[in-house]
Amino acid sequence: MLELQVIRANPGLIKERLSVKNVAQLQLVDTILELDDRRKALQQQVDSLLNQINTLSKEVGDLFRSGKKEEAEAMRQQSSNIKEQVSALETEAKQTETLLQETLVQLPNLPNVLVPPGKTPDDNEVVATHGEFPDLPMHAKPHWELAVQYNLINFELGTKITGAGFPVYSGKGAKLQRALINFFLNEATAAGYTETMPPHVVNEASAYATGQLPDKEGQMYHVGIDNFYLIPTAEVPLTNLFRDEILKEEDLPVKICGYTPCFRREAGSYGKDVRGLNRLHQFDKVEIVQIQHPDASYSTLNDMVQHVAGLLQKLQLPYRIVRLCGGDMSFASALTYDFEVYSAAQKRWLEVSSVSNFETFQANRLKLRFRDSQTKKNRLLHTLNGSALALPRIVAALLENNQTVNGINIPAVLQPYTGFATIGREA
RNA sequence: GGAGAGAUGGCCGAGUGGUCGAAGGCGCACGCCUGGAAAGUGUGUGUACCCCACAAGGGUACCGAGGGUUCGAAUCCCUCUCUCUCCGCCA
Repeated sequence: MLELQVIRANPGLIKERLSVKNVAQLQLVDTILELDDRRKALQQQVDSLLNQINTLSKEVGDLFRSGKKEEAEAMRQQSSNIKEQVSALETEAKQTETLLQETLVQLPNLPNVLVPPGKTPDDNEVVATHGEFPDLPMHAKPHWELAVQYNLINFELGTKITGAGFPVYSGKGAKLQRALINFFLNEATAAGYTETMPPHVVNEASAYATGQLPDKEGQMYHVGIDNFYLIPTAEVPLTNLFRDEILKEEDLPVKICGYTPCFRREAGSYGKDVRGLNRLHQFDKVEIVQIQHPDASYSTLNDMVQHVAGLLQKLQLPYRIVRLCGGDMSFASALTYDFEVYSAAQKRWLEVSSVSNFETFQANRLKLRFRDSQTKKNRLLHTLNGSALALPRIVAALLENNQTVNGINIPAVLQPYTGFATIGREA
Protein backbone atom coordinates (compact mmCIF):
# COMPACT_ATOMS: atom_id res chain seq x y z
CA MET A 1 0.00 0.00 0.00
CA LEU A 2 1.32 3.40 -0.94
CA GLU A 3 1.79 5.90 1.84
CA LEU A 4 -0.94 8.47 2.03
CA GLN A 5 1.53 11.21 2.92
CA VAL A 6 3.49 10.48 -0.26
CA ILE A 7 0.37 10.67 -2.41
CA ARG A 8 -0.64 13.90 -0.74
CA ALA A 9 2.79 15.42 -1.24
CA ASN A 10 3.03 14.81 -4.96
CA PRO A 11 -0.01 13.38 -6.74
CA GLY A 12 1.34 14.34 -10.16
CA LEU A 13 4.48 12.29 -9.74
CA ILE A 14 2.45 9.35 -8.46
CA LYS A 15 0.31 9.34 -11.57
CA GLU A 16 3.31 9.59 -13.83
CA ARG A 17 5.01 6.65 -12.14
CA LEU A 18 1.87 4.54 -12.05
CA SER A 19 1.42 4.98 -15.78
CA VAL A 20 4.67 3.02 -16.23
CA LYS A 21 2.80 0.10 -14.68
CA ASN A 22 -0.05 0.73 -17.11
CA VAL A 23 -2.45 1.56 -14.34
CA ALA A 24 -5.66 2.53 -16.08
CA GLN A 25 -7.52 4.27 -13.27
CA LEU A 26 -5.24 7.15 -12.47
CA GLN A 27 -8.28 9.05 -11.26
CA LEU A 28 -8.08 6.81 -8.18
CA VAL A 29 -5.34 9.14 -7.02
CA ASP A 30 -7.74 12.08 -7.08
CA THR A 31 -10.43 10.01 -5.42
CA ILE A 32 -7.99 9.21 -2.64
CA LEU A 33 -7.14 12.86 -2.11
CA GLU A 34 -10.81 13.83 -1.98
CA LEU A 35 -11.64 11.03 0.45
CA ASP A 36 -8.68 12.00 2.57
CA ASP A 37 -9.83 15.62 2.77
CA ARG A 38 -13.34 14.55 3.65
CA ARG A 39 -12.08 12.15 6.26
CA LYS A 40 -9.96 14.84 7.85
CA ALA A 41 -12.78 17.36 7.93
CA LEU A 42 -15.18 14.86 9.48
CA GLN A 43 -12.61 13.74 12.01
CA GLN A 44 -12.00 17.31 13.07
CA GLN A 45 -15.70 17.83 13.68
CA VAL A 46 -15.97 14.60 15.61
CA ASP A 47 -12.89 15.39 17.69
CA SER A 48 -14.18 18.80 18.56
CA LEU A 49 -17.58 17.46 19.65
CA LEU A 50 -15.96 14.72 21.68
CA ASN A 51 -13.85 17.35 23.33
CA GLN A 52 -17.02 19.20 24.34
CA ILE A 53 -18.50 16.03 25.78
CA ASN A 54 -15.31 15.30 27.71
CA THR A 55 -15.29 18.80 29.13
CA LEU A 56 -18.97 18.69 30.07
CA SER A 57 -18.62 15.27 31.66
CA LYS A 58 -15.95 16.55 34.00
CA GLU A 59 -18.14 19.46 34.99
CA VAL A 60 -21.15 17.21 35.51
CA GLY A 61 -19.11 15.12 37.88
CA ASP A 62 -17.96 18.17 39.81
CA LEU A 63 -21.48 19.59 40.01
CA PHE A 64 -22.97 16.36 41.29
CA ARG A 65 -20.30 16.10 43.94
CA SER A 66 -20.95 19.61 45.11
CA GLY A 67 -24.69 18.96 45.16
CA LYS A 68 -25.75 21.28 42.35
CA LYS A 69 -28.23 18.85 40.91
CA GLU A 70 -30.15 21.15 38.59
CA GLU A 71 -27.11 22.54 36.84
CA ALA A 72 -25.70 19.07 36.46
CA GLU A 73 -28.93 17.85 34.98
CA ALA A 74 -28.88 20.62 32.40
CA MET A 75 -25.37 19.85 31.37
CA ARG A 76 -26.13 16.19 31.17
CA GLN A 77 -28.89 16.97 28.72
CA GLN A 78 -26.58 19.19 26.70
CA SER A 79 -24.00 16.46 26.51
CA SER A 80 -26.66 13.99 25.43
CA ASN A 81 -27.60 16.24 22.54
CA ILE A 82 -24.03 16.59 21.37
CA LYS A 83 -23.67 12.86 21.39
CA GLU A 84 -26.44 12.46 18.88
CA GLN A 85 -24.58 14.69 16.47
CA VAL A 86 -21.41 12.72 17.07
CA SER A 87 -22.81 9.35 16.19
CA ALA A 88 -24.05 10.53 12.80
CA LEU A 89 -20.72 12.14 12.00
CA GLU A 90 -18.81 9.14 13.27
CA THR A 91 -20.69 6.81 10.97
CA GLU A 92 -19.89 9.02 8.03
CA ALA A 93 -16.25 9.32 9.06
CA LYS A 94 -15.95 5.56 9.36
CA GLN A 95 -17.50 4.99 5.96
CA THR A 96 -15.14 7.50 4.43
CA GLU A 97 -12.17 5.87 6.10
CA THR A 98 -13.22 2.44 4.83
CA LEU A 99 -13.69 3.78 1.33
CA LEU A 100 -10.31 5.45 1.49
CA GLN A 101 -8.61 2.21 2.54
CA GLU A 102 -10.40 0.24 -0.16
CA THR A 103 -9.26 2.73 -2.78
CA LEU A 104 -5.74 2.91 -1.43
CA VAL A 105 -5.17 -0.84 -1.63
CA GLN A 106 -6.13 -0.80 -5.29
CA LEU A 107 -3.05 1.17 -6.23
CA PRO A 108 0.04 -0.92 -6.99
CA ASN A 109 3.49 0.06 -5.89
CA LEU A 110 5.36 2.74 -7.79
CA PRO A 111 7.99 1.35 -10.15
CA ASN A 112 11.59 2.37 -9.65
CA VAL A 113 13.10 4.67 -12.30
CA LEU A 114 15.04 1.73 -13.74
CA VAL A 115 11.85 -0.10 -14.66
CA PRO A 116 11.41 -0.14 -18.43
CA PRO A 117 7.99 0.79 -19.76
CA GLY A 118 6.07 -1.97 -21.48
CA LYS A 119 3.16 -4.33 -21.21
CA THR A 120 4.26 -7.89 -21.85
CA PRO A 121 7.27 -10.06 -21.06
CA ASP A 122 8.58 -9.11 -24.50
CA ASP A 123 9.27 -5.66 -23.10
CA ASN A 124 11.45 -6.96 -20.30
CA GLU A 125 15.07 -6.00 -20.43
CA VAL A 126 17.76 -8.68 -20.41
CA VAL A 127 20.53 -7.24 -18.26
CA ALA A 128 22.92 -10.20 -18.17
CA THR A 129 23.41 -13.60 -19.74
CA HIS A 130 25.74 -16.23 -18.38
CA GLY A 131 26.91 -19.70 -19.33
CA GLU A 132 26.98 -21.80 -22.49
CA PHE A 133 24.14 -23.81 -23.92
CA PRO A 134 24.97 -27.52 -23.61
CA ASP A 135 25.50 -29.83 -26.56
CA LEU A 136 22.79 -32.39 -26.20
CA PRO A 137 22.92 -35.89 -27.62
CA MET A 138 20.79 -36.80 -30.64
CA HIS A 139 17.16 -37.32 -29.75
CA ALA A 140 17.49 -35.39 -26.52
CA LYS A 141 14.38 -35.66 -24.37
CA PRO A 142 12.39 -33.11 -22.45
CA HIS A 143 12.47 -33.53 -18.70
CA TRP A 144 9.00 -35.06 -18.44
CA GLU A 145 10.17 -37.98 -20.53
CA LEU A 146 13.45 -38.29 -18.63
CA ALA A 147 11.60 -38.16 -15.31
CA VAL A 148 9.43 -41.08 -16.34
CA GLN A 149 12.25 -43.02 -18.00
CA TYR A 150 14.37 -42.96 -14.84
CA ASN A 151 11.48 -43.30 -12.38
CA LEU A 152 12.16 -39.93 -10.80
CA ILE A 153 8.76 -38.33 -10.92
CA ASN A 154 5.32 -39.83 -11.34
CA PHE A 155 2.83 -37.30 -12.61
CA GLU A 156 -0.04 -39.74 -12.95
CA LEU A 157 0.20 -41.00 -9.38
CA GLY A 158 -0.04 -37.42 -8.20
CA THR A 159 -3.12 -36.95 -10.32
CA LYS A 160 -4.65 -40.02 -8.69
CA ILE A 161 -4.14 -38.92 -5.13
CA THR A 162 -4.73 -35.18 -5.66
CA GLY A 163 -4.97 -33.84 -9.17
CA ALA A 164 -2.96 -32.47 -12.03
CA GLY A 165 0.02 -30.41 -10.97
CA PHE A 166 0.83 -32.42 -7.84
CA PRO A 167 3.65 -34.74 -8.87
CA VAL A 168 5.05 -37.58 -6.78
CA TYR A 169 8.82 -37.70 -6.55
CA SER A 170 10.47 -40.98 -5.75
CA GLY A 171 13.87 -42.64 -5.47
CA LYS A 172 16.61 -40.44 -6.86
CA GLY A 173 13.96 -37.96 -7.92
CA ALA A 174 12.99 -37.45 -4.28
CA LYS A 175 16.61 -37.39 -3.14
CA LEU A 176 17.40 -34.76 -5.74
CA GLN A 177 14.68 -32.57 -4.28
CA ARG A 178 16.04 -32.95 -0.78
CA ALA A 179 19.58 -32.34 -2.02
CA LEU A 180 18.60 -29.09 -3.72
CA ILE A 181 16.72 -27.87 -0.66
CA ASN A 182 19.72 -28.57 1.57
CA PHE A 183 22.13 -27.02 -0.90
CA PHE A 184 20.08 -23.84 -1.19
CA LEU A 185 19.58 -23.55 2.56
CA ASN A 186 23.26 -24.07 3.26
CA GLU A 187 24.24 -21.47 0.69
CA ALA A 188 21.78 -18.98 2.16
CA THR A 189 22.99 -19.67 5.68
CA ALA A 190 26.58 -19.16 4.54
CA ALA A 191 25.50 -15.81 3.12
CA GLY A 192 24.21 -14.76 6.54
CA TYR A 193 20.54 -15.63 6.31
CA THR A 194 18.97 -17.18 9.40
CA GLU A 195 17.20 -20.39 8.58
CA THR A 196 13.53 -20.28 9.50
CA MET A 197 10.72 -22.82 9.31
CA PRO A 198 7.43 -20.96 9.18
CA PRO A 199 3.86 -22.26 9.06
CA HIS A 200 2.68 -23.30 5.62
CA VAL A 201 -0.78 -21.95 6.23
CA VAL A 202 -1.52 -18.33 7.05
CA ASN A 203 -4.46 -16.29 8.20
CA GLU A 204 -6.22 -13.54 6.35
CA ALA A 205 -4.28 -10.73 8.01
CA SER A 206 -0.97 -12.18 6.85
CA ALA A 207 -2.14 -12.68 3.28
CA TYR A 208 -3.38 -9.13 3.27
CA ALA A 209 -0.20 -7.64 4.71
CA THR A 210 2.13 -8.95 2.02
CA GLY A 211 -0.32 -8.01 -0.71
CA GLN A 212 -1.72 -11.39 -1.79
CA LEU A 213 -5.11 -10.13 -0.67
CA PRO A 214 -7.12 -8.59 -2.11
CA ASP A 215 -5.09 -8.68 -5.32
CA LYS A 216 -4.65 -12.43 -5.82
CA GLU A 217 -7.52 -13.97 -3.93
CA GLY A 218 -8.22 -16.59 -6.59
CA GLN A 219 -4.62 -17.75 -6.83
CA MET A 220 -4.44 -19.15 -3.32
CA TYR A 221 -5.92 -22.32 -1.87
CA HIS A 222 -8.35 -21.30 0.81
CA VAL A 223 -9.17 -23.40 3.87
CA GLY A 224 -12.72 -22.23 4.36
CA ILE A 225 -13.49 -23.83 7.68
CA ASP A 226 -10.74 -21.86 9.41
CA ASN A 227 -10.38 -19.04 6.91
CA PHE A 228 -6.73 -19.86 6.29
CA TYR A 229 -4.72 -19.78 3.08
CA LEU A 230 -2.07 -22.24 1.92
CA ILE A 231 1.01 -20.16 1.26
CA PRO A 232 1.80 -19.39 -2.38
CA THR A 233 5.35 -18.55 -1.31
CA ALA A 234 7.38 -18.46 1.91
CA GLU A 235 7.49 -14.70 1.46
CA VAL A 236 4.09 -14.51 3.13
CA PRO A 237 4.89 -16.11 6.51
CA LEU A 238 8.53 -14.98 6.54
CA THR A 239 7.72 -11.33 5.97
CA ASN A 240 4.74 -11.42 8.32
CA LEU A 241 7.04 -12.53 11.11
CA PHE A 242 7.80 -8.82 11.38
CA ARG A 243 4.28 -7.47 11.19
CA ASP A 244 3.67 -4.70 13.74
CA GLU A 245 7.31 -4.59 14.74
CA ILE A 246 9.50 -1.60 15.41
CA LEU A 247 13.08 -2.69 14.82
CA LYS A 248 16.27 -1.12 16.07
CA GLU A 249 18.41 0.51 13.45
CA GLU A 250 21.45 -1.48 14.57
CA ASP A 251 19.61 -4.75 13.93
CA LEU A 252 19.35 -4.00 10.22
CA PRO A 253 19.42 -5.64 7.84
CA VAL A 254 17.35 -8.61 9.00
CA LYS A 255 18.19 -11.59 6.82
CA ILE A 256 16.16 -14.77 6.93
CA CYS A 257 15.68 -17.71 4.63
CA GLY A 258 13.32 -20.60 4.63
CA TYR A 259 12.28 -23.66 2.73
CA THR A 260 8.57 -24.28 2.22
CA PRO A 261 6.31 -25.96 -0.24
CA CYS A 262 4.29 -23.41 -2.20
CA PHE A 263 0.71 -23.83 -3.30
CA ARG A 264 -0.76 -22.04 -6.27
CA ARG A 265 -4.08 -22.59 -7.94
CA GLU A 266 -2.78 -21.15 -11.22
CA ALA A 267 -6.34 -20.48 -12.24
CA GLY A 268 -6.67 -19.73 -15.90
CA SER A 269 -3.28 -21.04 -16.91
CA TYR A 270 -4.32 -24.42 -18.27
CA GLY A 271 -3.14 -25.33 -21.73
CA LYS A 272 0.25 -24.55 -23.10
CA ASP A 273 3.56 -24.38 -21.31
CA VAL A 274 2.39 -26.38 -18.35
CA ARG A 275 3.85 -29.78 -19.18
CA GLY A 276 5.89 -31.69 -16.68
CA LEU A 277 7.48 -29.47 -14.07
CA ASN A 278 6.95 -26.23 -15.90
CA ARG A 279 3.94 -25.18 -13.86
CA LEU A 280 2.72 -26.96 -10.73
CA HIS A 281 0.12 -26.46 -8.04
CA GLN A 282 2.55 -27.54 -5.35
CA PHE A 283 6.28 -27.01 -5.55
CA ASP A 284 9.27 -26.52 -3.28
CA LYS A 285 11.19 -23.32 -2.90
CA VAL A 286 13.82 -21.74 -0.72
CA GLU A 287 13.15 -18.07 -0.19
CA ILE A 288 15.45 -15.32 1.03
CA VAL A 289 14.03 -12.25 2.74
CA GLN A 290 15.69 -9.07 3.88
CA ILE A 291 14.37 -6.14 5.86
CA GLN A 292 16.53 -3.14 5.29
CA HIS A 293 17.00 0.56 5.95
CA PRO A 294 15.44 2.63 3.13
CA ASP A 295 18.80 4.11 2.20
CA ALA A 296 20.42 0.72 1.70
CA SER A 297 17.72 -1.38 0.08
CA TYR A 298 18.89 -1.11 -3.52
CA SER A 299 22.38 -2.17 -2.64
CA THR A 300 20.75 -5.07 -0.80
CA LEU A 301 18.72 -5.93 -3.88
CA ASN A 302 21.97 -6.23 -5.81
CA ASP A 303 23.43 -8.49 -3.12
CA MET A 304 20.44 -10.75 -3.40
CA VAL A 305 20.71 -10.85 -7.19
CA GLN A 306 24.37 -11.80 -6.83
CA HIS A 307 23.46 -14.55 -4.38
CA VAL A 308 21.00 -16.10 -6.81
CA ALA A 309 23.45 -15.75 -9.69
CA GLY A 310 26.04 -17.58 -7.61
CA LEU A 311 23.69 -20.51 -7.07
CA LEU A 312 23.05 -20.91 -10.77
CA GLN A 313 26.73 -20.66 -11.54
CA LYS A 314 27.52 -23.40 -9.03
CA LEU A 315 24.84 -25.55 -10.60
CA GLN A 316 26.42 -24.77 -13.99
CA LEU A 317 23.15 -23.78 -15.54
CA PRO A 318 23.02 -21.19 -18.31
CA TYR A 319 20.91 -18.29 -17.18
CA ARG A 320 19.96 -14.74 -17.91
CA ILE A 321 18.83 -11.92 -15.67
CA VAL A 322 15.83 -9.95 -16.76
CA ARG A 323 14.61 -6.62 -15.45
CA LEU A 324 10.85 -6.76 -15.56
CA CYS A 325 8.95 -4.06 -17.39
CA GLY A 326 6.14 -2.11 -15.78
CA GLY A 327 3.44 -4.36 -17.19
CA ASP A 328 5.05 -7.62 -16.10
CA MET A 329 6.03 -6.80 -12.55
CA SER A 330 3.96 -7.71 -9.55
CA PHE A 331 1.50 -5.46 -7.80
CA ALA A 332 3.68 -4.87 -4.76
CA SER A 333 7.11 -4.59 -6.35
CA ALA A 334 9.14 -1.47 -7.11
CA LEU A 335 11.87 -3.29 -9.01
CA THR A 336 12.12 -6.95 -9.93
CA TYR A 337 14.83 -9.06 -11.49
CA ASP A 338 13.80 -12.42 -12.84
CA PHE A 339 16.25 -15.25 -13.36
CA GLU A 340 15.63 -17.61 -16.23
CA VAL A 341 17.55 -20.82 -16.88
CA TYR A 342 17.87 -22.30 -20.30
CA SER A 343 16.23 -25.69 -20.51
CA ALA A 344 18.01 -27.14 -23.49
CA ALA A 345 15.69 -29.88 -24.64
CA GLN A 346 12.64 -27.66 -24.52
CA LYS A 347 14.78 -24.86 -25.98
CA ARG A 348 13.10 -22.46 -23.58
CA TRP A 349 14.03 -20.00 -20.88
CA LEU A 350 12.31 -20.95 -17.63
CA GLU A 351 11.79 -18.53 -14.78
CA VAL A 352 13.39 -19.90 -11.62
CA SER A 353 13.69 -16.86 -9.42
CA SER A 354 12.23 -13.45 -8.91
CA VAL A 355 14.06 -10.97 -6.72
CA SER A 356 12.22 -7.81 -5.72
CA ASN A 357 12.47 -4.68 -3.67
CA PHE A 358 9.07 -3.70 -2.32
CA GLU A 359 10.36 -0.55 -0.68
CA THR A 360 7.73 0.55 1.88
CA PHE A 361 4.77 -0.98 0.07
CA GLN A 362 4.55 -4.12 2.19
CA ALA A 363 5.98 -2.45 5.27
CA ASN A 364 3.13 0.02 5.23
CA ARG A 365 0.54 -2.73 5.48
CA LEU A 366 2.74 -4.69 7.87
CA LYS A 367 3.33 -1.63 10.04
CA LEU A 368 6.97 -2.63 9.99
CA ARG A 369 9.12 0.25 11.12
CA PHE A 370 12.38 1.26 12.69
CA ARG A 371 13.34 4.11 14.94
CA ASP A 372 15.38 6.58 12.96
CA SER A 373 18.35 7.48 15.14
CA GLN A 374 18.60 10.93 13.55
CA THR A 375 15.01 12.11 13.81
CA LYS A 376 13.96 9.81 16.69
CA LYS A 377 10.87 9.02 14.69
CA ASN A 378 9.49 5.72 13.48
CA ARG A 379 9.86 5.17 9.75
CA LEU A 380 8.73 2.40 7.45
CA LEU A 381 11.37 -0.11 6.48
CA HIS A 382 12.01 -1.64 3.08
CA THR A 383 11.27 -5.30 2.47
CA LEU A 384 12.91 -7.46 -0.17
CA ASN A 385 12.69 -11.06 -1.16
CA GLY A 386 13.83 -13.51 -3.74
CA SER A 387 13.58 -17.15 -4.67
CA ALA A 388 16.83 -18.92 -4.04
CA LEU A 389 15.60 -21.02 -5.66
CA ALA A 390 12.37 -22.59 -6.87
CA LEU A 391 12.99 -26.26 -7.47
CA PRO A 392 10.88 -27.65 -10.29
CA ARG A 393 12.29 -25.71 -13.21
CA ILE A 394 15.80 -26.13 -11.83
CA VAL A 395 15.19 -29.86 -11.86
CA ALA A 396 13.80 -29.61 -15.38
CA ALA A 397 16.90 -27.79 -16.60
CA LEU A 398 19.27 -30.09 -14.70
CA LEU A 399 17.71 -33.18 -16.21
CA GLU A 400 17.54 -31.81 -19.73
CA ASN A 401 20.90 -30.06 -19.86
CA ASN A 402 22.89 -32.85 -18.22
CA GLN A 403 21.43 -35.79 -20.10
CA THR A 404 23.64 -38.21 -21.96
CA VAL A 405 22.66 -41.30 -23.86
CA ASN A 406 23.45 -43.32 -20.74
CA GLY A 407 21.91 -41.20 -18.04
CA ILE A 408 21.98 -37.86 -16.30
CA ASN A 409 25.01 -36.27 -14.66
CA ILE A 410 24.63 -34.53 -11.34
CA PRO A 411 26.58 -31.26 -10.99
CA ALA A 412 29.61 -31.60 -8.75
CA VAL A 413 28.33 -29.23 -6.05
CA LEU A 414 25.22 -31.31 -5.57
CA GLN A 415 26.89 -34.69 -5.32
CA PRO A 416 27.73 -34.37 -1.60
CA TYR A 417 24.06 -33.71 -1.07
CA THR A 418 22.61 -36.39 -3.34
CA GLY A 419 25.10 -39.10 -2.54
CA PHE A 420 25.17 -40.09 -6.21
CA ALA A 421 26.85 -38.62 -9.27
CA THR A 422 24.62 -39.89 -12.01
CA ILE A 423 21.08 -41.02 -12.62
CA GLY A 424 20.44 -44.00 -14.80
CA ARG A 425 23.84 -45.33 -15.64
CA GLU A 426 24.18 -47.88 -12.90
CA ALA A 427 20.59 -48.49 -11.89
C1' G B 1 -14.03 -31.62 22.03
C1' G B 2 -15.63 -30.72 27.76
C1' A B 3 -14.78 -27.61 32.44
C1' G B 4 -12.50 -23.40 34.61
C1' A B 5 -9.21 -18.92 34.74
C1' G B 6 -7.36 -14.88 32.27
C1' A B 7 -5.88 -10.90 28.30
C1' U B 8 -3.51 -3.56 31.14
C1' G B 9 2.38 0.44 28.47
C1' G B 10 9.35 -2.78 26.36
C1' C B 11 8.56 -6.33 30.73
C1' C B 12 6.24 -7.40 35.67
C1' G B 13 2.01 -5.64 38.01
C1' A B 14 -2.06 -2.19 40.53
C1' G B 15 -6.54 -0.41 39.24
C1' U B 16 -14.47 -2.55 39.55
C1' G B 17 -17.99 4.08 36.81
C1' G B 18 -15.52 10.45 37.00
C1' U B 19 -9.64 13.72 39.24
C1' C B 20 -6.71 7.12 34.57
C1' G B 21 -2.67 7.58 29.28
C1' A B 22 -3.34 4.71 33.39
C1' A B 23 -0.08 3.67 40.66
C1' G B 24 4.32 0.93 41.84
C1' G B 25 8.51 -1.85 40.25
C1' C B 26 12.00 -3.47 36.43
C1' G B 27 14.26 -2.03 32.03
C1' C B 28 15.90 2.02 29.02
C1' A B 29 17.72 7.40 28.17
C1' C B 30 19.92 11.73 30.13
C1' G B 31 21.97 14.18 34.56
C1' C B 32 24.03 14.28 39.71
C1' C B 33 27.30 11.50 42.80
C1' U B 34 32.43 8.72 41.80
C1' G B 35 39.44 8.60 40.13
C1' G B 36 36.29 4.98 37.28
C1' A B 37 32.26 1.71 38.14
C1' A B 38 28.47 -0.40 41.28
C1' A B 39 25.11 1.35 44.79
C1' G B 40 22.40 5.78 45.66
C1' U B 41 19.73 9.91 43.61
C1' G B 42 16.91 13.43 40.04
C1' U B 43 14.31 13.88 35.46
C1' G B 44 12.33 11.64 31.37
C1' U B 45 10.52 7.33 28.86
C1' G B 46 3.95 4.30 24.08
C1' U B 47 1.29 4.48 19.27
C1' A B 48 -1.87 6.62 15.54
C1' C B 49 -4.66 10.61 13.47
C1' C B 50 -5.64 15.93 13.41
C1' C B 51 -4.63 21.58 14.24
C1' C B 52 0.07 24.03 13.83
C1' A B 53 5.80 25.68 10.73
C1' C B 54 6.89 17.56 10.37
C1' A B 55 8.93 23.66 16.50
C1' A B 56 6.55 24.87 21.03
C1' G B 57 1.77 23.98 22.33
C1' G B 58 -3.02 21.72 21.77
C1' G B 59 -7.22 18.13 20.40
C1' U B 60 -9.02 12.97 19.63
C1' A B 61 -8.55 7.77 19.93
C1' C B 62 -6.13 3.42 21.88
C1' C B 63 -5.91 -0.92 28.77
C1' G B 64 -6.90 -8.41 23.30
C1' A B 65 -10.81 -7.13 18.92
C1' G B 66 -15.73 -5.41 17.71
C1' G B 67 -20.45 -3.66 19.43
C1' G B 68 -23.66 -1.72 23.61
C1' U B 69 -25.25 0.92 28.40
C1' U B 70 -23.94 5.95 30.52
C1' C B 71 -23.41 13.00 30.82
C1' G B 72 -18.84 10.02 31.68
C1' A B 73 -16.05 3.05 30.90
C1' A B 74 -9.55 -0.06 31.59
C1' U B 75 -13.68 -0.62 35.13
C1' C B 76 -20.75 -2.65 33.68
C1' C B 77 -23.31 -5.77 29.45
C1' C B 78 -23.01 -8.71 24.65
C1' U B 79 -20.18 -11.13 20.65
C1' C B 80 -15.54 -12.79 18.87
C1' U B 81 -10.27 -14.02 19.10
C1' C B 82 -6.25 -15.65 21.76
C1' U B 83 -3.53 -17.57 26.17
C1' C B 84 -3.17 -20.66 30.56
C1' U B 85 -4.85 -24.94 33.85
C1' C B 86 -7.49 -29.67 34.26
C1' C B 87 -9.98 -33.72 31.48
C1' G B 88 -10.50 -36.27 26.67
C1' C B 89 -8.08 -37.43 21.95
C1' C B 90 -3.45 -37.75 19.50
C1' A B 91 2.03 -37.39 15.84
